[in-house]
Amino acid sequence: MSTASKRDRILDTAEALFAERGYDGVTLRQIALGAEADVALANYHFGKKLELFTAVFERRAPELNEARLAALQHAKDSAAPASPSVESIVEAFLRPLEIAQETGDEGWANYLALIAYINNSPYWGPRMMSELFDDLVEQFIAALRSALPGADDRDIYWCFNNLSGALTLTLARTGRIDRLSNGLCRSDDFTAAYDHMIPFVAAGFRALCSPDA
Amino acid sequence: MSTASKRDRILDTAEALFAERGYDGVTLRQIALGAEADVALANYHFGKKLELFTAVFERRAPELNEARLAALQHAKDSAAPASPSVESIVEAFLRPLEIAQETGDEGWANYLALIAYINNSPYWGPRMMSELFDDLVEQFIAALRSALPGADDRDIYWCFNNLSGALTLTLARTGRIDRLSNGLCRSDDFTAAYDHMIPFVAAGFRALCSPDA
DNA sequence: CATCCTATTCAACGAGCGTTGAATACACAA
DNA sequence: TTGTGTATTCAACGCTCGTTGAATAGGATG
Repeated sequence: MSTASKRDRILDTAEALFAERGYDGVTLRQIALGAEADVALANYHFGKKLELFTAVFERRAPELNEARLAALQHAKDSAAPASPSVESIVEAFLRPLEIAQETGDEGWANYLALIAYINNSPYWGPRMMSELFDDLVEQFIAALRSALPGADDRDIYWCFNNLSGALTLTLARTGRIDRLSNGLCRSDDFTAAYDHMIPFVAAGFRALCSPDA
Repeated sequence: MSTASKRDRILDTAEALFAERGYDGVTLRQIALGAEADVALANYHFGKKLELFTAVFERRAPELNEARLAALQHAKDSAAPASPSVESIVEAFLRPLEIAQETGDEGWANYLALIAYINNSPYWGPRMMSELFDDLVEQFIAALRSALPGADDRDIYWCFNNLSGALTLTLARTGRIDRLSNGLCRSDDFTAAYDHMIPFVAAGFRALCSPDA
């Protein structure tokens, strides 16, 4: 049995199961079983099921936000005094995710799949995403605005929505691309995913948000 | 009370509720309540809960596939004997959705949100999407391959994945863009969504899948 | 040793779940 | 009218769910 504390193992197991089956698709007994703990222990540490869910959701958010913000700052510093390019901004938004996913810590990949579940859900999305991630997103939007002078704000938000969607499906790791491409591409190859997503998204932004276009 | 048959109202209500809360987040009693029918009636018409779920999923798929295929054929005919452009292929993939969503029939919008839920789910996605939509997607991939001569297949599949993700988040209608943009953009404005998605995606494809790039 | 606090388990509760078989309503044919 | 098949409701089943309060274990502190 794992060496982590039972409290942590409950969080880890809940993270993995919630990401795969959603909030209602997982029972506390399944989580307890996976964590090799009693079903009442989750309640002792976290309270009600919904509180466990939000505890999982909130656990890794600060570290993620810091990494992305640092990457954005680095992009700004490298380009100063000019504005950083759209590519470098998108890169700062995405690469920290890849780094987290490729640590070998399966927990990060599960966490990001949980974010995908929540972000794509009409029920959970608006009520949970804004609280933790809106500040960060606003800073990236502001950077994109500087990188695309004269662009209409509406266009920037729609383009960002396209980025967010492409990212969300990648985080969900559904394995559909594996089958579609006959194994040519793999859902869990995040490096390849971001290598393709960054120039794809940057080209899209430029096509829609360059006033001379 | 609505004029449709109770059987249809069960399908409609299940469609709306499954799309919002997912398979496990909806009870048969909630569906029965929404359809103003007894809880046992769903079982009479459709069998078990899972069979109702797949009945909802399969109901509108043929009509949707036909509309998209006809749009693709029309794009081919218009460009013949040349290959249709990437834009026109993406347009054929997306506009039939808009037409369905804007009919005023809320059911289509709910259905497409359900597709988004399933497609983004690691549990349901691979097991349900392929069966109904892989043939169609293969035809669009083939058309894109012709429109992008010399492109690496891997690149095409990754780009298509970006398209699929952007589309999925739009179909989910989570309302997040409404808040982010301070009401400047609305999740249910599908026309605006596709107006932005088509050139965005086309530019992305060309940036990654043009051999001279 | 006795005490205390935290972590964990045990046992059980009431509620809501999906499902079912029998009873009923209703339309239409004979 | 009687019969027949489909549509719908009724009542209830056994099960699993989230949650809880009391009991237990274990390590630190006195």
